Amino acid sequence: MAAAARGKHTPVKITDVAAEAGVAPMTVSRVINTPDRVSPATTAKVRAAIEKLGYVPNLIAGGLSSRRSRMVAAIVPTIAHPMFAGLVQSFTDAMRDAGYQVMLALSGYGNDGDEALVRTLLGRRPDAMLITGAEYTPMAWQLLQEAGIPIIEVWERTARPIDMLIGFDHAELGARVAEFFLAKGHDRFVAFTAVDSRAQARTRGFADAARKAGATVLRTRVVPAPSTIMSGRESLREILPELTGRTALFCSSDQLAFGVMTEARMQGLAVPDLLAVCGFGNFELSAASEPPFTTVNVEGVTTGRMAAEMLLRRLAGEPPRDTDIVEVPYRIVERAST
Amino acid sequence: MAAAARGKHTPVKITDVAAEAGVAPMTVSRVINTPDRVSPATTAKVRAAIEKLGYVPNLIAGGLSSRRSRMVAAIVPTIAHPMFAGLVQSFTDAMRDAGYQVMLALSGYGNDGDEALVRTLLGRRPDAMLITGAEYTPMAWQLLQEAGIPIIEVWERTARPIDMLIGFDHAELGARVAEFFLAKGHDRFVAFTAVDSRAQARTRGFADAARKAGATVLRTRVVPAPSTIMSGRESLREILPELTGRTALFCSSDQLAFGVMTEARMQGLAVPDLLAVCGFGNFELSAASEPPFTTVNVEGVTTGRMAAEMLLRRLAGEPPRDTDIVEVPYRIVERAST
DNA sequence: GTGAAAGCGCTAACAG
DNA sequence: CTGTTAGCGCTTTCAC
Repeated sequence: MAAAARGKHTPVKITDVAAEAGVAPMTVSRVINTPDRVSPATTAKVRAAIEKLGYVPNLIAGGLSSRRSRMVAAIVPTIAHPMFAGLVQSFTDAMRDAGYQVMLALSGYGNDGDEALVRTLLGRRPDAMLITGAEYTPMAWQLLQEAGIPIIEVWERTARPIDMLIGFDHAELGARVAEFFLAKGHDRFVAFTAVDSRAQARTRGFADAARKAGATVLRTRVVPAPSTIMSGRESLREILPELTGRTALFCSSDQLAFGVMTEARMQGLAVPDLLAVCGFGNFELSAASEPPFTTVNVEGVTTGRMAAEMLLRRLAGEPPRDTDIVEVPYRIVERAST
Repeated sequence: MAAAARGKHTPVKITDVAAEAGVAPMTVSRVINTPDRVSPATTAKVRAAIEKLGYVPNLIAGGLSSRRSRMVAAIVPTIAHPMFAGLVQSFTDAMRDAGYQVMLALSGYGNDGDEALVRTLLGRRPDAMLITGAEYTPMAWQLLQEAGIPIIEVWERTARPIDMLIGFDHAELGARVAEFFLAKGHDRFVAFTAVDSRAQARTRGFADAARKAGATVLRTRVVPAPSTIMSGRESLREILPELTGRTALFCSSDQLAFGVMTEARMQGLAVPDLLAVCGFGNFELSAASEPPFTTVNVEGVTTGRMAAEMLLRRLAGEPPRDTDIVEVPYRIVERAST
């Protein structure tokens, strides 16, 4: 072993194992990939040879030959957000269990459909792909389409899905939050929103629905990226002078909402009497806040698992179905802040 | 385009482009990989052909041939933790900029050196590897050693590094926290710790140092996984009866510490007079808490960036150096809770 | 600056 | 159940 360690890369290949075991390379391949088609005696010999030589099959070569890389690419904006962290985690776990490695690409907000990114990923010939729904350049869309692999878009219900999709309409979600507040008799609305396009879609839906119902939208504050607890606190301080009556506030993330809750407590603002707050995400922060605040639950972990299941089904050879476009259910989790 | 879309995988290959451009395949390869060695005229022809056919080079084939996959593997326990999320994010960004894709493997706590995981990853012939330092099985250690690729371990200073390392001694960090409290005159100590081995190492270092200095360690509470804000709150409630004097508390994560701070406020406990609190991580939560609490800053993002730099240096052909084993500086960030 | 030949290490397909 | 023959699509190497 120490001697072999000097050679770059493990030099042991399938022919070495075959020679050692006194069989053909193909038999070694079968022992590894389809063990049930090899006699127990041969299997034992080959396994011993593999063990002895420390053979690690070259999946690159296997992939080239079989035209299946056993890799899937995943594009998400970031993993610094619990929603995407949970999504990636559950997706990766599920794919790993099925024998697939995940190539993770972090696009940053707004570059999910970036052609260069899609190109390099596709160059690796992934067997499938997960993409955080976004606007694609026409070329990127075409590349994905022509790749001929199952693709699942998540989070956002796009107008023209490439293939499969699991997501929801962000503007519609915002509208639901507005309705929730309207039902409670609110007629003064404020929103704090991160700069990313989906957050802004939620806010737009929220404000539009409020206006449509005849309510006043006092303010829609766009928080500079990254939106943090601190920016929630700052935002509340900034609009404090305008907070003269019973007001409903929708924050595009639980981080912001948590900051608002903290600042409200420090300022002695009555929640929910003067200020009612709703976040987005249903992260631990929302329930652990004191008092806990109302938020919208979106299932990151479930989405990742479902996305994996849908892709694996296709990879197993099943044809497209009606259920390939799935609406992720979200729900408003009501707590003490509203 | 629509016609081609039916064929599985993009069927366009380098020979197609070569034929279209009227050159040899090798010339196409050069246009892509070493453009400066091709005449402008030829380059233009080839680029046009690539564009026209929508050619996406097969990096799998290229990797097999060149024996460089341009992929790096990264093993971390989870990305649901800001520390590792930041690490992975910065590492991925830096590697992407250098033309490398990251294969992410989430090991869960305690399986970082799992042989099966290492094997499948190595099978993909990554050009380099990042591992969250851990105990390896002898076989896994040997496999990594023999892989002949640059490997960097992060977070934990291991006794016998495989290759490069960037990390710190967790027990020593715990001892520093104890010293910090001792210097403030504390002589009653409590620790809340997550189940993972590194968290426990920190707690052990903390408790040992406290005892060595003659202080009393009232309690070392191990919090069931996952350690959350809520478990911090519960933990504090549980030890409340024992909190009869001025006490120093070290939490193995900012999550736990935040829960403690929240619960302390609810219970009307005087912080830091009755209970002094120190967290770990210096995440947003620690600064955004009201009052903000003392914590230990560890640079996840910096570590990821440095790890990438160190690996890239080796990949560029530079030989090992003395500085391949790096101590990550950490520091206690003092705030209102101590 | 460009091309031709010869693999990289594995597996599909077909024998036997 | 096992072996043989051909590649997979690219790049290395060596000519020219």
